[in-house]
Amino acid sequence: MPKYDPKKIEKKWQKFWEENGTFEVKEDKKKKKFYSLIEFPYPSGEGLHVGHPRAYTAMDIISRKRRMEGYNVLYPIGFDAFGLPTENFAIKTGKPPAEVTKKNISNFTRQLKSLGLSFDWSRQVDTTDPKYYKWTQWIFLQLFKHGLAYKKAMPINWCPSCKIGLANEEVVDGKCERCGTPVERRNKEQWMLAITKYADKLLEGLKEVDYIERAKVQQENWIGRSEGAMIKFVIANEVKQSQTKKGIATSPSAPRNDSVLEVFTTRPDTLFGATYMVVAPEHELVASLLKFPISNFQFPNIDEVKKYVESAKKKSDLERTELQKEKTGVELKGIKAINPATGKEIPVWVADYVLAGYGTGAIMAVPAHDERDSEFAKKFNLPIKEIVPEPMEKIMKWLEEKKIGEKKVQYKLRDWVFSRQRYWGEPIPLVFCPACEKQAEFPISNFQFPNDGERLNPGWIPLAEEDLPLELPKVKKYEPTDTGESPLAAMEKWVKTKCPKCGGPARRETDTMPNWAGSSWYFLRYCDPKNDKKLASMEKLKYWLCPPKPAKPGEGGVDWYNGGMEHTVLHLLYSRFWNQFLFDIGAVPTREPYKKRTSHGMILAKGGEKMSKSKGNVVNPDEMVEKFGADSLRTYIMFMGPFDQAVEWDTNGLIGVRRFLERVWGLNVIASEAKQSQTKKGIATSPSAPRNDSMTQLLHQTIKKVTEDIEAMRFNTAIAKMMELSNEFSKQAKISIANFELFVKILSPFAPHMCEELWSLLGHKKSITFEPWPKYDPELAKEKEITLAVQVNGKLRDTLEVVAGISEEEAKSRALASEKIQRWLEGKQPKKVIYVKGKLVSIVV
RNA sequence: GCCGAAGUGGCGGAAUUGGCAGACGCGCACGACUCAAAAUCGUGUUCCUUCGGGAGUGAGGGUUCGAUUCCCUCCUUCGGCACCA
Repeated sequence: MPKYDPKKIEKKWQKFWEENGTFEVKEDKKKKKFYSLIEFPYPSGEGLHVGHPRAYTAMDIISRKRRMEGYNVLYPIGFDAFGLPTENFAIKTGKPPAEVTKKNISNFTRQLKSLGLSFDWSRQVDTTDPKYYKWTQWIFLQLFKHGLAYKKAMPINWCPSCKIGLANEEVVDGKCERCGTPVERRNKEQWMLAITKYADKLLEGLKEVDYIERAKVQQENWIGRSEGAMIKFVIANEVKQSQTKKGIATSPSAPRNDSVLEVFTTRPDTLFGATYMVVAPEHELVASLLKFPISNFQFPNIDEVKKYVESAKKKSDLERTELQKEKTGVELKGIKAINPATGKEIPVWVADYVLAGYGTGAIMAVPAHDERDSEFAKKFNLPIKEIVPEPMEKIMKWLEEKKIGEKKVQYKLRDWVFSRQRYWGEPIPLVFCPACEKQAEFPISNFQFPNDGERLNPGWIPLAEEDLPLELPKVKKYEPTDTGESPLAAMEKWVKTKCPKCGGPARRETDTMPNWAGSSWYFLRYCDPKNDKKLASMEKLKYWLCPPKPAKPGEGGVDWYNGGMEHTVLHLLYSRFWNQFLFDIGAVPTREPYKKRTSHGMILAKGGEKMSKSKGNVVNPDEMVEKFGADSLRTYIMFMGPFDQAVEWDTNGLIGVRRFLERVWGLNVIASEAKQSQTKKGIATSPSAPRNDSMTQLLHQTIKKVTEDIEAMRFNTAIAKMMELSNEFSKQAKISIANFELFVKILSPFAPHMCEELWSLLGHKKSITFEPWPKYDPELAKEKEITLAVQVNGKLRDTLEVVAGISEEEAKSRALASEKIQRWLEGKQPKKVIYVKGKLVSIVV
């Protein structure tokens, strides 16, 4: 028996798998399918982090088990390669991002292959490959044509360090999620995706999927649905009249409804208690009053209001929340609102505790029933009116009858800022045509726009689908400009183009898409990665995503998707949005992209800190594979602790796991010798397990535990049980081959290289990959002899070895007969004797 | 502030329809092998102890024959949200 030499074994089997295409799959209707998915990595220059193998090994173990259970398993891999780090590296070094990406991908590939992950490499995708992003652009065009993409000038979150606009989801505590720089507000024209139109569907869909509970809650909170009412408040007459006198109607930018202030409330039943109103500093009412000031008598504190609004605008989101303790505000003197319920005039204030971006940017304040309003009212001595809230139904009926208000559902979710002013992303396949814009302004009477995108965005014309992909041109400089334009804008040659519609001179959009674009649909491409007619064929999508007989239309999705918690509101939500949209236009067969979603915890450096290059505490997987072998690394990472919790790295633990594998390897000597001697004696040519010894019993208990624990992702306890078994095995002089083979099979998803080698040493010619997963014998897995605990007054005083089926009477009498127990009873009569089947006898004195 | 999860030996962690706390691994100690060391193997390892036992799962209380597990109050840590009307 040779020494355990992981370096040799692991290379050998990795080569074997690759040469035999062991993990490459084809659609096969005769077999049940299983689609397992990990979040494809961003190929950074630093290479693989030990966090990657944690998620990948977990799904690898599940995938390998499924293959042994007879499933046709799709376990694909790819690279999410657009993004800032590569671009920044290009800026620093002048190397083209495409080149850098290629190099990084090849390094990642080498590293991933060295871990023995059972990916189907033939289906590999790369989001920066024009053959891939052709379809990312195609999806964008569909969104555009269906009116879900629109360009809008709006204040965006601007990161002055990355020089990039950020989606709301990318701003954490008022800072850039990526670099931590406080974000500023900038007014920019941006492409937006109307994810809010899918708010209800996204919420509804959560009911049907099996996601880790935390992920569901986070998505629900992010979507933030609340039911309530829109209520109209009339602004008191004298103001309206005086404004009209000033001739506001002739001014195009004057507010249309200057006589009405509309609010959203979840508590219309407290309308009677509304004693004042508050508008956000950005509210159009304030802007219009400042633009068209009325006479000093009616609006005496114009300067004060101006000053307040100015200072509020200067504050970033970060400052606003930091200064949340004290509420500030200024009354808009000279105007009054009328509470439609009481008919009374109430004051209107401007204050930044009311957010411009939510609801209508204005509220009715009910200090008696709202903490914030109460705080504000107390500070500024505003009236507080106690009321008895009306029944919700009654008040809604009344509001609707009087045409004061109507039911309304409100969301926190905002539309998705989809433009990035960067080079290394998918070009947006639209051009701006001034001639077409003019036509759109004066469409003839029964003119119909070819699509909603052109109607909503006059002058913006989509490229023809046949002309995709619109490839990213090579540029000389990758720096974004301070004005916030993408480096593409400097390429006049590329920017100047012909309008695909009228043939006239037009200019290309120079913004690119955010990273989230390519990763929103990659799991679809894996089903049919080389298709150049469609993003993937419907037939293949159906095979991999739909259950054999869907109970409902649109049922299905990736069977099991594991990824990080940090992606629940970004990637997961965006991806669900795109998939739901693609389902609605008939491009994909399932409503939801993922049936089941689980999450892994982070791997921290020793001491509990995050691993980071600057702290120098990063563990390099290459080094661990080199020193201990991939099988040890895999098994250790799964053994570290509960899969969904953060764990600290400890190389000593890895040594312990290596010892375990060495011990298992050593067992084979005994087993193979046993085989020889058995075969010589002609006892067992076909190995069959002895049915009743205690080893077989422990083995079946282990099979049961490993089978169940893998499904529940309790990898740590599955490994612990296998360690226990191997400890017992090593105490035996002989192990039956049948038993040893069962053990090798259940260990193989964790340590696949070593188990392949053992399997072939046992004389098998085929890979262990498709060997049937062992079934445990429930009878054998049960304990035959059990230990009963005997307690006196709740304290353990003795234990009894008894047969499993012992009767209550016998257990009690044996417990009472025990010498130790008699001593504790001191001759007293027990008050009560309790028997818990198979567990204990409790005696109360 | 609100919501959620968690707190167990020297360390990572097991054990939950309430039933022998500390599985498994690390570390440590002792022993075997060795001239010696490493590796390996074996034994032990919650704490206290007068060796009878006693205490013990963040703290305090409660329910129970019996609580790491259930209930109440509090403390600490981590994660999420943070004026969302």
